[in-house]
Amino acid sequence: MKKMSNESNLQVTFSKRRSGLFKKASELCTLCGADVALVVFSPGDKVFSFGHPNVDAVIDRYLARAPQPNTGTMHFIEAHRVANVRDLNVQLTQINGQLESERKRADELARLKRATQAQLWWASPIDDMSRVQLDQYKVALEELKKHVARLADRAMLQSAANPSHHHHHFFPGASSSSNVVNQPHNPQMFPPQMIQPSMLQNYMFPDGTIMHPNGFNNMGFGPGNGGFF
Amino acid sequence: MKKMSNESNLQVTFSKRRSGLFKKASELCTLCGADVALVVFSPGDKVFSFGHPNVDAVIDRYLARAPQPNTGTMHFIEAHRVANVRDLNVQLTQINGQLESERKRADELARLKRATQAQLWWASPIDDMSRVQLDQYKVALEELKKHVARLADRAMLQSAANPSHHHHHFFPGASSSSNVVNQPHNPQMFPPQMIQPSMLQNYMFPDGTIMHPNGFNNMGFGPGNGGFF
DNA sequence: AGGGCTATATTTAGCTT
DNA sequence: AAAGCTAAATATAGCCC
Repeated sequence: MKKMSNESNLQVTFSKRRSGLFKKASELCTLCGADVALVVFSPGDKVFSFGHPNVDAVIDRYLARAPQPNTGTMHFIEAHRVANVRDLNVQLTQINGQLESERKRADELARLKRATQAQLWWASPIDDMSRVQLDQYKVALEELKKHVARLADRAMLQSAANPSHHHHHFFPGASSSSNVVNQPHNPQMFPPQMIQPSMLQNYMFPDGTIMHPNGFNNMGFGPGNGGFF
Repeated sequence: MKKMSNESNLQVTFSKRRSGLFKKASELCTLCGADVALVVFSPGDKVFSFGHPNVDAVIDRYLARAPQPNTGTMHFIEAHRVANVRDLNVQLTQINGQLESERKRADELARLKRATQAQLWWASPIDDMSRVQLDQYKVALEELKKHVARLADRAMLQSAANPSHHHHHFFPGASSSSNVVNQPHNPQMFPPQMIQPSMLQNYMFPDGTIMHPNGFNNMGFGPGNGGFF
């Protein structure tokens, strides 16, 4: 298996496989309760990430644990074919030389990240988590809109034909239900808190991954990077 | 899709799916030249990681962009999208509330009809009609709910595949990539001379590129300590 | 805990629109 | 790019070892 030659094919394949990969990752989470962080940089340098409970939490955990030794069960009985062991040994030697600096760097990173995040908490509008949900909802709701429109039209025709019928308004003023219980607690333009588990309980994705009862901050899914190209 | 009930089955599934996930990740790397970092914590808190060129480099790159708030770079498109989502959110809320009240009304009507049918025979037709209407409406709305669930499920993929919807990060990432890495953490456990071809030949990924069982090449793969659970 | 096996289910490369 | 389609490749749940 080698890098694809055709550029446009590669692009499509990347997109499809990336989707598949993220899906598999999320399935592993929901099916097995595993915590996962997945970060992908496209050849074009766009970022995509997924995390359960969220990317940063897992990364932190990973970084914190990094210095740990792989005690015992080193199941290196895991691989398919090996080109040459000499290479591996050479690289292993190199790594051994880098271990110390890697460790320091990891610690430093974790510390720095914590500091940075604390500093910018207010500015970080959307967590990876709510991103996905909102995107998904956007798509779903756009479809919903169409359906509602169709139903509304149909209902109008029926009403016209049967004046005695009650009219049910699809979009009444503010028919808040007890289901909706959330108030933005910060003035952001894209408040993740709009979508609450209670609102969605009937919309839980089949694989249950997205709508975590605990909230919307459980998972990140999507490119972290801006820029359109 | 829910968390597996059977514990031992879950364990097996976790193991198999984890393998599959790592394989997919590696394939994405070699096939498309993408950079990937994948960290998985088993339910039993064991770490498994994979990275190309290495976990830390990718994490580094991710972290460099992640903290980036929407500094003035709030693109028009993003704003539009945000508005749209918010709007859709409102609609969903309304529809949800509407369904709820419609249900109540339908139930109430049914009850009322039953109670008064005998005495108010002349009113029956009207009640009947509106009740039918309401039932239809109720059914329609429940269909909508299912539809949303389906769409949302499908949307998960789309969301992952639609990077242009995510614009969090604005800082270009500076990253170095040596082809070395991860699982850095125990030089002593696995001295170079410990690695033998016989240990590896059956477990290397088909593409052979990514998976370096000793975890020091470009990938770490294996429990942080002990068994899987 | 893995490996092997199999019937089934999912994924995906390549096309077409 | 995006969506749908299909044949063919892969993944995987459930068993048994």
